[in-house]
Amino acid sequence: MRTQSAVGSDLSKRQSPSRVTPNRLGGTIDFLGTLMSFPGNAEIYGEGEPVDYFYKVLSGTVRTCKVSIDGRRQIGGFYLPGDMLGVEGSAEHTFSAEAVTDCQVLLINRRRVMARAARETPVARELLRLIGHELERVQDHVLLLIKSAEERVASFLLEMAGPAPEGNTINLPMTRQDIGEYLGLTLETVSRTLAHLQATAAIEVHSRQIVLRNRSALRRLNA
Amino acid sequence: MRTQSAVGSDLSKRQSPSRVTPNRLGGTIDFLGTLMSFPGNAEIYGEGEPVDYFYKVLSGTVRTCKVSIDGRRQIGGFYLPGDMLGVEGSAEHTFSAEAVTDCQVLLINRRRVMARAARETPVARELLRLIGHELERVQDHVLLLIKSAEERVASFLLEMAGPAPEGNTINLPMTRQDIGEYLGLTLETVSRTLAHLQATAAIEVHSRQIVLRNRSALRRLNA
DNA sequence: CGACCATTTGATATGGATCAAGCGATGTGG
DNA sequence: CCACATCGCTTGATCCATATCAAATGGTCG
Repeated sequence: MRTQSAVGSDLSKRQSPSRVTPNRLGGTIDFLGTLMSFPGNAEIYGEGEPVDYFYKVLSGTVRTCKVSIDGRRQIGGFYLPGDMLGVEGSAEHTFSAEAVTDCQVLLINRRRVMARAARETPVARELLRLIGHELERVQDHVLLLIKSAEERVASFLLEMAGPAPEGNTINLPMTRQDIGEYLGLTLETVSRTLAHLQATAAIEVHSRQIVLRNRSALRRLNA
Repeated sequence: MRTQSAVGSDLSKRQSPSRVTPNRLGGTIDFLGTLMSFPGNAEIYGEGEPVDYFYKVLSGTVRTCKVSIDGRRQIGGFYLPGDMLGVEGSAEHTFSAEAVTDCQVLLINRRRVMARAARETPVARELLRLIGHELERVQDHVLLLIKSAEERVASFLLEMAGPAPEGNTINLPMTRQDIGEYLGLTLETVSRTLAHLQATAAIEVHSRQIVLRNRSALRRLNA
């Protein structure tokens, strides 16, 4: 049951870039961008490559990750439609980025943004806001990693549900393994913890579809 | 043996601010700042307070930390002389900051920096560099927290030793408890791990004074 | 000297990892 | 159309790294 597959799913390989009209992006960064589509598990950029673009997710899900020498893999974050990635501190990417599902991404030339930021204060301000947002995301990740397994999974579900408590059903685009690598747990522990949260009636688990039955119970675990 | 105590250690309470000549700071942010001294364990700013200043550590050591509802305490980082703190994503501090030892800190008015950044591109660029640096620091912290206890302690020692391999002796200004709260370990585990590293001849432990005897062994654990 | 802290060290408990097996869904080739 | 391989997920049994509880040591300061 591939629940949250992609939109442009007939594009099964990197297709050649095509021009797109300037979208209203996060804020004032509304340059002409280049639209690209990636099939699931494709690499969008690699660790150590120069930061040439900012990437805005238009559809699908992207993960950033890093593999250490001994093969352990850490996922830095999941990026959903509307999220911006590739905003980093150094000139090279410290993580790589991969499509979780098929996805469409808008590539925004970094040098052009920087050049414009030098002339237009609002663009500079927006850049600062973007990297500040990324900083907060990573700080929250640190706080996640010191919690118990149950707290991590509960926090993760609330994070994926988003701030707006619209529906109670979420369709996770990623595998248990991905979740585990994000939370610093094994896939078995993720599975067991979901089962346990279901046993306590906090959620309902239907494979990748999760129904939040008791948000406040989850929030209580969010410590 | 208070090894790395402070410089202005006769100032035992927050003294009234006094003007200071414009120091050559990190880069282009060389405003007039206000010098303040704090005794060990004093709060420099609190979590949730508005971000009114950037803080440059001139002497001593500062830690940022956050206490969760259930009382667990996480240290976000240690800031040594030359380091800048208070550079955050949001308008309120997400962590509080406390003096580890007596210390002197230069307070730099945030609004003035922002105003100047709007007019002078190099200042804006420097701001971006500072927050980018902070982002990298936190990303490294995430990678720390998924390692084994021995790897965490080894990484910590190398981090405290600094990039320049000058001397092999480091004087830790903080307690085992602080180290544990930074590394996501208990103070007992920190102590035992140091003892174990000493047993393998990688280091020598004299309470807070640590001698690095075999850096490459530590670096090997740095995975 | 005595009180207080930071640190070390020991004994035991436990949460999550690891190893292993089974299951359901999906897709493929005969 | 079915047999089979594959993949993601679940569940069980066991192990181990680190937490927790507890006590002793040593240094510092009044």
